[in-house]
Amino acid sequence: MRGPQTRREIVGAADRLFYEAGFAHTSFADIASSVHISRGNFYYHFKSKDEILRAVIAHRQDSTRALLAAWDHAHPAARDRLSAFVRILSDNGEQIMLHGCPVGSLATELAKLMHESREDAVAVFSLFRDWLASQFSALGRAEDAEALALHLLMRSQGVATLFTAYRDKALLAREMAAMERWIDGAVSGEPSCQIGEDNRTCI
Amino acid sequence: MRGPQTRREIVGAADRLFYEAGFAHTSFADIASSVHISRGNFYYHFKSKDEILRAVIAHRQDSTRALLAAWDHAHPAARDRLSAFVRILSDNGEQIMLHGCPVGSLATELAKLMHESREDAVAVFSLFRDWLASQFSALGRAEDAEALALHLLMRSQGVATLFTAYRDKALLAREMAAMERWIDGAVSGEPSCQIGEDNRTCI
DNA sequence: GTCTATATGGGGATAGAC
DNA sequence: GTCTATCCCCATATAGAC
Repeated sequence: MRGPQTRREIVGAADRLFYEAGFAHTSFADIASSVHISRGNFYYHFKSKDEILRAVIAHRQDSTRALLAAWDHAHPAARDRLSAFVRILSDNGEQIMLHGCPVGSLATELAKLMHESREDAVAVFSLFRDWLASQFSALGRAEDAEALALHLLMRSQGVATLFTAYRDKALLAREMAAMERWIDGAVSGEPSCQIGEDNRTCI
Repeated sequence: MRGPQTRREIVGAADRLFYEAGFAHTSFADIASSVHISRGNFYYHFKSKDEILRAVIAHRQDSTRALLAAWDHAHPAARDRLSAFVRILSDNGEQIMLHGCPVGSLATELAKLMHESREDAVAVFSLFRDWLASQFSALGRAEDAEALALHLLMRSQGVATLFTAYRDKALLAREMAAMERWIDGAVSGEPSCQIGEDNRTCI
């Protein structure tokens, strides 16, 4: 009756190793030894590397939904929810510094591998994107909520990449503060928020 | 007397494959067959995978210096040079869509691998960063040129990552236009450009 | 300089005992 | 459900002929 538990442990270990070392560089032996089971036992639970990748991505989608629901519960105000999103950069600062953003780095790696699960990995991005768009809509920017959400997502990815490269905490703090100011400008309709002709968006 | 030529072809093929498929996923056989030489011959030129990685990174540094020098020559005005930087996103759009940014994706992959050449890969970022800072200095923002350069670099990385994920050309065009507007605001000291207390920077 | 042939290890995957 | 034993391929790397 310890099967389901072992399966969960495998997914957890694979999730962590795929993030820390990358999908291509993580072997079955790495995962198995991390969970303290034999390689043979591993194949009882997952028949291929692609199968465990699918399980890891599904688990990340569930985790992300749970995280967003927790933010919804903890922060009744949409503006505070956007700050919660910005704070993931510092909350996970040490991990991002060493391994990058789990969502962005997996999506890019699977793109290079032309892996069939690439779109499922991108779906984790979309969970954040849709949730961010909902907050901008609630703050009176329903018309371009999608573009604003993608802009904020874009910034978090850029900051994560540069923080991984330079490991500079001042850079992280500065850009997080700039993200907060940008959000304030966007939701208050300040002149700092310009609108283009065809593509409505904020600077 | 064809040795140097073969070596250059190996570096070129490895450069392309490390970018397209990733460092960990590229094998010697992939590189050798791409250059139409045998695996054995390969070892006459490079004794290990790390050695060819070092050669590829050195080559990328040279290419980047040449690119920046070409931009300097083609665009006498610093503002136009910044636009040239922004345009690499669309100039290399198809490649970025399929494989991400060569600089950012290699830096993140080597971070995950805890590879000794990680810092050399990051040095390519620094070539752009220093060059961008020079342009902002020339445009009257010498005091926070470094922060502005990193902000623009951050945006290009974020846009590249999201474009690789979503493959949405409207997103690319919209964010490139926003980068241009941000540059205009930064160099003209518009109210869209705010200054923080400790960390001077633009939104 | 370039080749073929080969040594050696690691990684994905299977068979079958317990 | 978990293990050991094993197969097979691929990848790095070397030896030596041409």
